[in-house]
Amino acid sequence: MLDPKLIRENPDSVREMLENRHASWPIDEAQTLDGRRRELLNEVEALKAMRNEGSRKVATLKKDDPEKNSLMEEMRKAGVRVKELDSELASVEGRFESLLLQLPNMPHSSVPVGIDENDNPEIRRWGTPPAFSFEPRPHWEIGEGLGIMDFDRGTRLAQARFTVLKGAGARLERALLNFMLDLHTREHGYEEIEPPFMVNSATMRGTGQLPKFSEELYRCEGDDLWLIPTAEVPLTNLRAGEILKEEELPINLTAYTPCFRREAGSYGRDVRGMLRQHQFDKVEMVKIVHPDSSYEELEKLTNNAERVLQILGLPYRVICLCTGDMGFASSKTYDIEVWLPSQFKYREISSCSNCEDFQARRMNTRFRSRETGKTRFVHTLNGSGIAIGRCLIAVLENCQREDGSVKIPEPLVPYMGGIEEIR
RNA sequence: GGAGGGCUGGCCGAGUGGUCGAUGGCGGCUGACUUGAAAUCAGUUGUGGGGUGACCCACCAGGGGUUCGAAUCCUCUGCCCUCCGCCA
Repeated sequence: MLDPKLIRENPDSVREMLENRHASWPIDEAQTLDGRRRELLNEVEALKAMRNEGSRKVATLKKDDPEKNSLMEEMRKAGVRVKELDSELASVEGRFESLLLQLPNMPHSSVPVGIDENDNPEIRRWGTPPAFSFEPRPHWEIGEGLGIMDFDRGTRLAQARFTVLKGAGARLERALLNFMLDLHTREHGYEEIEPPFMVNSATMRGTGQLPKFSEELYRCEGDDLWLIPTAEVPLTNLRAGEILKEEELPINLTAYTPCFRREAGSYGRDVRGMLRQHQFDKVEMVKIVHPDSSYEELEKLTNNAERVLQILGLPYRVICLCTGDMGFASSKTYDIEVWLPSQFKYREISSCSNCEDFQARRMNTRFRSRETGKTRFVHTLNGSGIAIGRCLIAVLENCQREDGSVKIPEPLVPYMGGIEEIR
């Protein structure tokens, strides 16, 4: 959520943002509502001040004072009018608030203006895509060949876009997530969290999934609970509604969780294999930080995610999402894309964002400045550290051998119980 | 699922119709004493909104109601806790 003052005082910056994001939002209606809101506020507050004063006077008048009854009658009428104005105010504020919740975040000045993913500049590359003396197979062929992936039974148990991992495949999934959690907790200074995998509507609103993106979420019938699409939701909301001590910042959190996404609107994309699933595992990193240092923290966060791929020896590149391709809540996002030999291209495996105070406003997470004694909104960041399923795919494809076996990257071997290859 | 108890400021906890935004304690901040610290003493200390400003308004889980006036009375909803039942 943006500061409502921005719409009042600098509407042109909001218009520019909407244009750059190719988003539409009724800014004129919002301005009208905001104006009406302040008009009503002034009127009803003056009336309430008058009523409060009158009521105080009633208490001081004697029982038989003739002024008392007329004053009470006058205040009663004022009360009726207050009720009318209050209800109109509530409706205006409600509409204004619901508009505000649908307005995307302002991109940072360093974010390139662009239309879509074709305008995302590459920031850096790491590693060299492996050269194969044979035609590299896609992960589903490798996985099925080794008997570690079962797509048919996944579909039978649930639906399309669900996969069963077996034996060394399941073990590899577990090895990857343990390896990542160890790395972030031991070397990058994150605290490990085991959050709820279901959260309520207020929590979903806090990070921006609601009210706008409910069609992407799985909802639990009969309860105000939703399955999390990412651990960003419970981790970022962990301190919602709190006033933090400045010296608590930065707060670095990491968690392994499954993620659940309906993938509405992606029909026909990546239907083969387990690149795009309704349920996938992910290790997530979240930072709750001082507003003055959030962009330094974004670089650190991105580096922390890159480190996973570096240790595993998987080639990747980092791109900066342009204004037209950025997420709703983000001010700046770096995507990390890993090399997939079978597709001969880089595919997203991590997304690292600085949301500035956009989520903090929705969650009402603040800290008290030691200097001024005033409260300020924190800045929140999130990044995949990294998507486990896609990482497993990348390992299978990049480490495959001509005979269909897969060499386990050396740092993962201890996590695989000493297994050096899957065959 | 059944029965009961609760929800008040950063935290704990008073408050059952009229200066109550709320006694008190803890914590925080400022000052005094001290070489410094601790202890002690004094003062101070909620959040948000509106107005150039003196100032005004709102907030005691949330909604609705009664009243001139509600933290306080009525009502609905949510959540938390305890006991019983069931259960990994």
